[in-house]
Amino acid sequence: MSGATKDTKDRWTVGQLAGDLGVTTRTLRFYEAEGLISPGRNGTSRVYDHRDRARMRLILRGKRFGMSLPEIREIVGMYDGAASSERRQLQTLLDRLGEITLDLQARQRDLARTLTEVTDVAGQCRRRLDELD
Amino acid sequence: MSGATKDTKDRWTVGQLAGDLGVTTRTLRFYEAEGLISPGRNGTSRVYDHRDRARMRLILRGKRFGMSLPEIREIVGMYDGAASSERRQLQTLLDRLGEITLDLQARQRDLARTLTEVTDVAGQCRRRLDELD
DNA sequence: TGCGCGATTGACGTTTACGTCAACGTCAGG
DNA sequence: CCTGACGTTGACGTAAACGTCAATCGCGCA
Repeated sequence: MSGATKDTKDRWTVGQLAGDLGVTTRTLRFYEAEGLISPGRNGTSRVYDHRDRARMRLILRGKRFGMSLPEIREIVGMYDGAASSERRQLQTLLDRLGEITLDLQARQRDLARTLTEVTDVAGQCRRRLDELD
Repeated sequence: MSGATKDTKDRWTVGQLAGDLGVTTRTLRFYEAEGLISPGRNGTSRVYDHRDRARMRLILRGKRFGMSLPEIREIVGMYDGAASSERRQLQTLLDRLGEITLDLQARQRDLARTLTEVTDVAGQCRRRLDELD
């Protein structure tokens, strides 16, 4: 081996990344077409790096609690915009981030309430089971 | 007025309930066809009561953080099952409620992480704005 | 009695988020 | 050299969650 540290891989094909993330290659290609990720290319083949992986984990996380792809695209796109040098743009971004935060907090409350209800029903089940003695 | 307390209404038509909840009548009818709610009838017209309203709020809350209609149907259906008298059924229900709780908690973590990330990006924006002085 | 409003069912259209299949290129192994 | 595994694009299919439109019905009222 020429280098010293080549133990941890840092580049992946669609198939590899898809397998790692538990999605299909179709999903990765679809997200790319939708502008959510833009992996590099080796000739015609896609090459994903750590940044792409991180982005994908963000995307999949968002999906799990009901964010749509357009919503997710907006948020992941902000990682790039946050390094801007234009005060106007940074301010707009910051305002939007405030709105998004409020939206996410609202979802958090809805989720918490539902969780409470589920816990309550479980409690009723247990009491009912106790009664049957 | 014959009664003494007739100030608060307790029965609604599709149009009224839809307006109150911010959905369309189509949505209410669709949910009924999918077995999520089963309002009463006045002749051929639907009549919704407090229980139906509460159920609808549950449903809409679940939707906001990404639950599918089949998932929601299962949960709202458990309100009825929790009054069962069969030990076997109650136990199965209780087990399932445990799984659901775990699922909801996982979503909660995903949401919290995303919220953290969004807050971080906002922080970067603010620092960037400070730098531009 | 006829008008309009709101209700009904039924059928077809639409958007989102992929699944699936076809046709093709490419590279390592036997 | 040929096969098989994996990659590519393009096109069409599909499930979920409604939207939209048509045809019809019943009810209060001027």
